[in-house]
Amino acid sequence: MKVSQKGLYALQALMVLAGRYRQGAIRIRDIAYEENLPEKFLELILLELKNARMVESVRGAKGGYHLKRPPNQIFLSEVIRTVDGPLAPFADGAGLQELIDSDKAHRRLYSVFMDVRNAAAHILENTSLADIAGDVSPPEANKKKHRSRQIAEH
Amino acid sequence: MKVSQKGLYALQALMVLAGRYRQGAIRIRDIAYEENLPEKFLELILLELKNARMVESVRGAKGGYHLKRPPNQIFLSEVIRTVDGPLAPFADGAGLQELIDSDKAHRRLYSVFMDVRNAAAHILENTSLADIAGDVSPPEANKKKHRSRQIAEH
DNA sequence: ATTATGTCTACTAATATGGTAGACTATTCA
DNA sequence: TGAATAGTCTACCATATTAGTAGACATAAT
Repeated sequence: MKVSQKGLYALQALMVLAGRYRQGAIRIRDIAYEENLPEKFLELILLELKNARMVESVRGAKGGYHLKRPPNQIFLSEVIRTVDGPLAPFADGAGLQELIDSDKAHRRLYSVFMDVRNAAAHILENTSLADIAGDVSPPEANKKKHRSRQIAEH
Repeated sequence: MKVSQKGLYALQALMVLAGRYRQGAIRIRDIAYEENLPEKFLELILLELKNARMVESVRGAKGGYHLKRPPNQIFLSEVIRTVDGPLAPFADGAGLQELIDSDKAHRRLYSVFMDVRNAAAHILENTSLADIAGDVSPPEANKKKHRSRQIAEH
């Protein structure tokens, strides 16, 4: 899996919307300004996120975007799969399984790829916007939980 | 991290060389034939692997390629980094650390990327050509150890 | 010398990435 | 009702990456 610039922009935009959850529609322009993203490009990204049912839009004056679900119900895996494709380092989960089952000579190689995919999925499917949004405190002690770290360390 | 077609070819070629370790130089043509890879493309890939000191070449008639180190001392991480770049899903390890240290607002996002990178690195830095080469038995019981699975399951 | 092989440089076609431009549509508010 | 405001949609565009191919050249074996 590779996260593109576009994927990063999507995550940044969603973090802004998460920080203002239940505060009404936020304009594309405001998101772009706050995160310093190219406005027209962000338009396309938000459209994609809308089609993927992560955000909703309000048209016309006083319009804008807001999250369709609470921040703790939107996971990084969903965002990355939507804008950057499968989490697997090669093909996708189903494709890898196919290869593992059919290609005896390379079974073990593809199994390693699958292991990598599973490790990434495990982290990203358990980290939500709520876990990363909000410009909160430095690392120091465990004042606030950090989901992905917890998993990585278990 | 994304493994390209080229990265897969590199791994396939190295698996062939691992299977014939200490059997002298193997011709590009033979590797290409055995794994059904485009011969001219494979040339370039092997050159790259030679520059990265994973293989050595013998020129002229009776020439070919062989591994420079035993199969259990060439890890998938090294191969993938050589042909497909950093294991991190965004930027590379050092770049991510920089971002974590400097960009307060997105620290937690970049930390998740770092976690994903570390998970991938953990698997790939502990799986060698010896672990995946050889067209050996089906999964069934644990007749033979499988390094990457062991790690993924610990 | 001839043949077999790796080396090197240059090209290419197709696709992905990271955008920009502008017309169009829907909504608010005076 | 008609500006003004904001999202929607289609079409471009430049550049980089991917996945190769072609061919001349260098080196070694026989």
